[in-house]
Amino acid sequence: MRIATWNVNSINARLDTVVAWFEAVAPDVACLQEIKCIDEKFPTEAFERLGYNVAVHGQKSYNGVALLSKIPFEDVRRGLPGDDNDQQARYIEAVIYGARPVRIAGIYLPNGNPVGTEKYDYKMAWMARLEAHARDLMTLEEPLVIAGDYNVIAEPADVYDPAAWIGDALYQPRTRAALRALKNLGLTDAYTAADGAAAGYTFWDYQAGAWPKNHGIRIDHLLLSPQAADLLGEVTIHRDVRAGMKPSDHVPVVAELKL
DNA sequence: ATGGTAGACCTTCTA
Repeated sequence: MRIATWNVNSINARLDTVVAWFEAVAPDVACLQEIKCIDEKFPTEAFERLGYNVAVHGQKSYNGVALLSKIPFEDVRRGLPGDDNDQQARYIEAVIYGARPVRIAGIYLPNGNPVGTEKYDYKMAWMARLEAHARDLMTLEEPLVIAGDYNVIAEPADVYDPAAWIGDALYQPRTRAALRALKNLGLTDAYTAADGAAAGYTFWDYQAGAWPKNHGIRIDHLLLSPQAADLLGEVTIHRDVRAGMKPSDHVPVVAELKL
């Protein structure tokens, strides 16, 4: 089973590009972030034609996540638990019922810039809620994948110039510590755990020639429970997508679970 | 040089 995560930066602005990629790569499951539309505006039929079941947690203009799967799923959860007043659509979860059930969560973790504002406070609170929810899910002792745009640079190797990002919400010591706390529940970064994985980025800003200069960062992650990590196969960053027509600023990451 | 681009959308916010 191949599981993809991709921040598409507007599903409707990107539909031709995204559909072409799905036709070529045909992942079994995909988590999409920043769809930037309400549920009713999501192009569900375009993916159903390709054989996907579709669940959407949308929002007008900003954020929004979707879960696509060729294998039927149940128990869909929309929204991250822990704050009934949170209006931002950044979390979707379901259980994929294939050869063996796999729980997949798709996340769009808040950016948090600028540091020192309520936006950074929201990011830290969201990460604390994610850790609390992940702690609950880990007690199930089942294959679990938390995939998405984490908006966190975990290590210096994940950024072209660490010094340039030290004050950024994606690379703050507190931000990195919160990601470490999440991983310390027993979650494994699929990319760094996979055999033969080389250093790679998943995001290049549209501005300042970041792509031609390869000024990238790795912020799109798939974290695996021990039961999922035991099944891990190849992990591929689809870097070439960034060079295509009307690209998202993020590229897809695909991880294989040998079910 | 505090720039640059992209997307949604009421003209500014978010990233």
